[in-house]
Amino acid sequence: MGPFPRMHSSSHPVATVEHLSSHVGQTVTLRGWVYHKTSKGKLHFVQLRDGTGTCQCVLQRAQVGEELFEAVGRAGQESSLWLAGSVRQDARAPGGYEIDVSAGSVLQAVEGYPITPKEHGVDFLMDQRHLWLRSKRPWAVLRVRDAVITALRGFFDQRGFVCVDAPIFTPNACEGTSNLFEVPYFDSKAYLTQSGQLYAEAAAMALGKVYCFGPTFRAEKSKTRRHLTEFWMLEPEMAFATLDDVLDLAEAMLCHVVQEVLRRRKSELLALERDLSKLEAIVPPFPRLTYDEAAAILAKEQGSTFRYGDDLGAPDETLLSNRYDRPVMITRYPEQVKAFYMKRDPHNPGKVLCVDVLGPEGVGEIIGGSQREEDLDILLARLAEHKLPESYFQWYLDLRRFGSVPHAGFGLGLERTVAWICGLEHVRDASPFPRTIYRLTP
RNA sequence: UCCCCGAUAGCUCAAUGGUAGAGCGUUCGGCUGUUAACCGAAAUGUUGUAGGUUCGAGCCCUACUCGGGGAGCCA
Repeated sequence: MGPFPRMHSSSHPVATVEHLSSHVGQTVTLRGWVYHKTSKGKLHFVQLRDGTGTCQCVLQRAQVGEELFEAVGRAGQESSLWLAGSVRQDARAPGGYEIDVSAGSVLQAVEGYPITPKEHGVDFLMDQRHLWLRSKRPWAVLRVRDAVITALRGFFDQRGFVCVDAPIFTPNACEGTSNLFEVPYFDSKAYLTQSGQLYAEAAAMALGKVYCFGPTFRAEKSKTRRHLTEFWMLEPEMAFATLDDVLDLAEAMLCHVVQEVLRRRKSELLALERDLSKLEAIVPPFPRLTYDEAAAILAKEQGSTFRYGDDLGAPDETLLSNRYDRPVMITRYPEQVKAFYMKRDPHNPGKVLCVDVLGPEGVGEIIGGSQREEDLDILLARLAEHKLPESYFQWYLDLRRFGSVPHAGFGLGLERTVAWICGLEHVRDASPFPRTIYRLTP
C-alpha cells in the first residue's frame, strides 16, 4: 500500500460526500473507494464512494500528471484511494457536485471485484454480503435501519422509559412455544432467548417504564420473506398500564419512527425507489379492529380459508392489511391461540387482551403485544393449561406475589419494520448479516 | 415437516435427445464529458453430485446435495 498519513498527504482539509455542498469553491480531500469508473481518452471519471455517499471526481491527464492518471486508470472497482480537488456544482454529475482533481494517490489498486454493476442473484449476493454492503441499496437500507433504531431509542427516552436489556442465554422457553436454539452451557444446557419480555416485566416492576432491545432467536424452519432465525426485537413494558395504553404507545411510536426516517433519510428512501406518499400517510389514528370484527371481514372474502377460532394465517393478515393505508391493530384474539401470560378480557369471554399490529403493503405482523395476567392464581392455572412446568417460572410468579399491578407491553420486530419502511421484498435485506435457516455465512 | 420452482463460463441467462452459446465482467488497443459509455480484439466450461434409459443426455428417469418461493409457526 501507498503512504497513508493520518488524513492525506495534501494540505487540503478532508471532506465527506455527505457534506460536500458546504465546500463549493474550496479544495478538499475525499478518501474512499472506486464505486464506478469510466475513461474517455485523457479523462477519467471516478465515482468515489466514501461511506457517506458517492461523488464524481474528474481527472484530466494534463492536470493530475502522468503517474496519478495511470494509477487511477489501473484502479478497478473498489480500489481504495484519496483524491484532492476543488468542489464544483455541476448538473452533469450524478450527485450534483463534482471534484476537479488536482492530486491524489491510489492506496490499493484492485481488479476482479466480484460484484459488477450488472444483475446478480440473491444467493450470490448473500455469499458476498460482506462486500455487497458497499453497494447502493444495502448502504441505503443500513442508513435507514440506523435512523429507525435512533428514532426508537429517542422515542422511549423522551417518554421516560429506561433501557434494561434481557439476557440472551436463558434456562427455558419464555413462552413455551417456539423451537429454541440449544447451546452447551458448561455442564448443562442453555437456550438462546426468543423474547426478553418476561425479564422486561420484572424490570418494569423495578423501574416503572422500561424497554429491552436486542437479538432474539427462533429455531423454526421458516422459509419465507418474513422470517429470520436471528432478528432484533424491541420490547417496551409498562407498570400500571392496560391494553389501550399499549395501542396508544405503539401507534405513537410507529408514527414517530416514520417521521424521523422521512426527515433524516429521504435521499436513501429515494435511492431505494420507495414511494414516499405511502410513508407520509402513516399518521394517527390507526384502524383498530377486534378479532371478531376481523373474522367478520374474512368471512365475506372469497378464497379465505379462515375459520372462526383459528389464529389469523399469513394470507388472512395480508388481506386485512391491504384494506388500509396504515398499520392495522387487531385486538382480543381467542385465548387458545395466544400465550399463557396474556390477560383474559373480562368483557369478552374466551378472548385475551392482546394486539397484533399488521404492517401495510403485506409486510405482516410487526408488533405483538398484550396486557399481562397479574393475578397469581389465574397465572398458575394458565401455566397448567399450557402444560408448562411451574418450577421454571417461580421467579416470574414472584412478580405476582410481591406488589402485582396491571401491566402491559409489546414486541416490535426491527427487521420487519425496516423492511416495511424501505419497501423491501424480504426481511433478510433489512439485516446487515442475515441468518436464515440455510444461511450462516458470511 | 409439507407443497411448488431452480442449479450450464466469474455474473445473468440461452441451447427440438445430435459440434457448449450470448451479454456483462476480465485482459489488450482506441477515444477530452462519461452516467450500467462506446468501437475493435482476446482468454474463459468436470452443464450441482451419483446412478440409469439411449447409437447418442445440458435436455428423459431415480436418488441425493445446495438454493429460491410459499404453508405451518412467529417479530
